[in-house]
Amino acid sequence: MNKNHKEITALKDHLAKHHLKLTRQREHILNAFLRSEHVTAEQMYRQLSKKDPHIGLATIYRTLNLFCEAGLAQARHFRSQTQYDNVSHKGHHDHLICTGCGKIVEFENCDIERLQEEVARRNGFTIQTHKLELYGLCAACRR
Amino acid sequence: MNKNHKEITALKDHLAKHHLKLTRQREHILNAFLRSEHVTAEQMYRQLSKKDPHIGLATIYRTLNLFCEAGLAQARHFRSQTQYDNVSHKGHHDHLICTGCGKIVEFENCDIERLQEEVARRNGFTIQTHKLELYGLCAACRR
DNA sequence: ATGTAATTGAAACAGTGAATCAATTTCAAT
DNA sequence: ATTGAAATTGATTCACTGTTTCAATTACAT
Repeated sequence: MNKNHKEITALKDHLAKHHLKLTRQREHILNAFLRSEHVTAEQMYRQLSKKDPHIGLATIYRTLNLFCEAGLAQARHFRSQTQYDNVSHKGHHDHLICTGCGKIVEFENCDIERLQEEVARRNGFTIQTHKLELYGLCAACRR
Repeated sequence: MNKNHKEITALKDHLAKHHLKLTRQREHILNAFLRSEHVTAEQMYRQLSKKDPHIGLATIYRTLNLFCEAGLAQARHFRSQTQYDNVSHKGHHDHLICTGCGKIVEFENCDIERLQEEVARRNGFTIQTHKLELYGLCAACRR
């Protein structure tokens, strides 16, 4: 239990720094969020609304946005919905997204990352993070 | 006039092949669409609703989706809205974004694109489009 | 223990895009 | 050129996603 201690303290730091409070709801949502790689607010709502003390959908939205501000999550728009990606889960994986069926494949490519660094250096930038999404058709949808 | 002849005939081909009709509205929307790199339905509506014979918003949506099916446009979700990209303006630019001052530098890198194709092929995907954003500090903000 | 500032949940609201349907328009076949 | 079936249009309604509102509740510094 609690290899997620790092993320929990990261959230507590953010809360303290901004005069926000650690609530039962925020803890529950964080625990559920850290277990998944990426979720929508609806998915998380269906998952958590079964539990004993009900958590409202508005709170889910607010909390996932809070996670984004705290750097724990990253929002990504896909097919009229917002996916909240777990930043700690991705050692640095990017996404292949099928525009047909919505399937998402995660990948990691060191060569691409090296070239990104090179592009940044040539332009006087130092990279903090990046987002790479490849959209196309998977084998099943291409037929 | 009409260096866009290629796109116009591409649309006519698609219409004929699917027993669809070439209407005044579709011609107007196509002309406006080919002039821009990427638009939302709302932008196009504001642009075209000034014109003499009014074009309804529903028609804009339907027609932009038609362009996607005909291969002239590609839909992309961005900040809760759908951007319709003009495929014929395919000079693909990626972005370096300074998290300090917000400066955006556009770049293009063939080597990265080649590696993207390779990743996609290994996963059975064929790429239609991609989005690459590098976030970091520019030279001025790093001091 | 207390006061106040933040949080919650239900409901109302707002924005985007799709579906409906009667009236209109295209276009192929006369 | 006329006709008629099929496609299209646009106003409206509808569905879905996400945010805002607000009274009641809760966390937490004092």
